[in-house]
Amino acid sequence: MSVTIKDIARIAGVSYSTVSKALNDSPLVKKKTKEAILKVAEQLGYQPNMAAKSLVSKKSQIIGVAWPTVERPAWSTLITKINDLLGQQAYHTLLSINPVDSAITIFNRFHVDAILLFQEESRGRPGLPQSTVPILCYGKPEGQLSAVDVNRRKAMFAAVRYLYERNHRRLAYIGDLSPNDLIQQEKYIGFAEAIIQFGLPTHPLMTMNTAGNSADQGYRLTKQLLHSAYEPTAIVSGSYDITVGVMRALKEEGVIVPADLSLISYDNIPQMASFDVPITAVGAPIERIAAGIVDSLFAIINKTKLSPFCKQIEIELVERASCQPL
Amino acid sequence: MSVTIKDIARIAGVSYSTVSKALNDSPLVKKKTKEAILKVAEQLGYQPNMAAKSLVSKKSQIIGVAWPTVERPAWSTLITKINDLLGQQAYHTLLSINPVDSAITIFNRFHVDAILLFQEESRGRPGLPQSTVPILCYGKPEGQLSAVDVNRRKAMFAAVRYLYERNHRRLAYIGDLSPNDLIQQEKYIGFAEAIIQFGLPTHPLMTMNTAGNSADQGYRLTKQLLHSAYEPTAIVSGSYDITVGVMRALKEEGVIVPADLSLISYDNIPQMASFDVPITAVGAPIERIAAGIVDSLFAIINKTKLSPFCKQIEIELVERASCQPL
DNA sequence: GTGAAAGCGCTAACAG
DNA sequence: CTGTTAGCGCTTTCAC
Repeated sequence: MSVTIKDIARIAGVSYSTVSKALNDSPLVKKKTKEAILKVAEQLGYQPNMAAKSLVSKKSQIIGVAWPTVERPAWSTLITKINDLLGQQAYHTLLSINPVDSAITIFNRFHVDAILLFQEESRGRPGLPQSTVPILCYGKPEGQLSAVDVNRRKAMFAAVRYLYERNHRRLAYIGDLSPNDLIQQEKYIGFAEAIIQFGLPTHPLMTMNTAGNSADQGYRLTKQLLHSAYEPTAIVSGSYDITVGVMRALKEEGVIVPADLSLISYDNIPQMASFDVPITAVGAPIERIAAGIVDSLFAIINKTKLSPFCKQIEIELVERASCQPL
Repeated sequence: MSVTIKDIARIAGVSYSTVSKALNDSPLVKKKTKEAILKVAEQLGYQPNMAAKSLVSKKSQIIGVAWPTVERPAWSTLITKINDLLGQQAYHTLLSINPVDSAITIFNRFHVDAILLFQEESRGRPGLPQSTVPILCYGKPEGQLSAVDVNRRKAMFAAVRYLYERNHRRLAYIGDLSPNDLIQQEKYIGFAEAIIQFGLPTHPLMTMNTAGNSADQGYRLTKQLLHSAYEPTAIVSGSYDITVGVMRALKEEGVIVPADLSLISYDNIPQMASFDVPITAVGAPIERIAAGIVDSLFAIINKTKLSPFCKQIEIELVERASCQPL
């Protein structure tokens, strides 16, 4: 049996409500008493029982994170950042790797303060289970839930504009075009919109579908592109992983970036700087996404914003060395 | 406010203790009554309050997993398996990505039924915080805690014996030899023991230290090895990631596996079959590790085994196509 | 079979 | 300032 406030009360010779107050640093307790109580608690190795605490206070200081796929590097660093930020506010994150429905159910039973939903792709009809706990989506908004999202369309548009302003006209897009992945599609739409708006020429090999975010596909398609009749002056890559493959292929083929070919990639992450040629990239910096999510989490917990909202994270274009004007 | 057993009781026209019994499928309730209660609960969308439940029952049906590094693919599939297995026993897993100490503290406050500790490398002196909740280690045993561990030493020994029995005499080991990573060292020790026991010749380039488990290092060192004076007939790789690099280098250099060179790798995972040449590998299959961990978890929860134990997971050598007798 | 009542560890009025 | 008391939602004797 673990030690309770009653144990502390008995030993410190006070009532247990006084102990409760002392432990919560209430101003209603004399400093002397408080210190004495804290010392006893310390010595006994007291750990508050969250179950009891949350039962009465209706707060758990826990954010439940529905994390359908453990194996997703890009989100790993994001969740780490979020965890840190939340930690500073005395909140903790608990991840569930169960299917979304089951995760939501568990978190509801535990009365976490909010649920953060990471969504690969917005699911069809099924709809989520009822939830007393407020839910925030990251990825694609689901039903009537609040969400934070990155404006990927705008990001890709900016990438093309950047290239266009530097006199590039023949572009190629290498990315995931899977029909059921709305997130990836957004990127492509941004690319396509810009192509149209700037009146750039198109070509059958202009868009290459990696059908997934794998370096291998990026590698393969780049090779294919290089051996084709189409000679783009710049490549737009759909993700970090793909860029890894693209760069490997370019290197093998002896194509010099940016002298022979410019390359701009989606995913605004630090790793972009660690290629042989640091990659110019566009996207929302992970810190900003994390901050946006944490803010929104507090918003739904404290009901600052009421109706479902959708916070767009602004994107950034980070110039490095992989692009060069024509 | 969410619905409680009292709400159900009122609507079903029974006392709330009867509801509690019905919900827990107690034989003390008439079938008819039980069904009626269950139906009301269903309609109301009742969700039991775990806080209250665990407060009185001292059980939470939750296994806390201390997961210091989200970004570790090999463990991702393992945790997924464990989660599934536990799910079948009506247990749930909650991951914490905080530092071990803080994770243990939180899980204690929440009174999870057991904590599973994933450890990169056994830490030095600091010692873990007190825990009322039983803890199981995976990776390196820590202090007086029970643990489950893979016999990596034995695995590598078996790998060398396998090669030896097929008349290979000049071997090379490519793996992580970081002095502070006991897990990696175990592998090398197994290799070295076998070399000695079978009286195999040594060479300065026989062991190549990747200092980490990166494909890139595996790639680099393989190239280095190939351009050196030492001509091994077989390579022993320390991990899947390293093998990825080794294979890439071999391919680039036009070395045919297994005709020109045999290769055996640590890490008994399905991905080993997906190389151009399916890789013969040694190690504990992930399913067996998961099962061993779940068993041990129940053992410490139910106090089946009392004193700290250390369960060794047996290894397996899976023959595929990357080795060939000389 | 069913209900009444105690109590898990804690917070939050409300008295003193 | 400190103590008393009433629950939070639930399980579990113990009566009826």
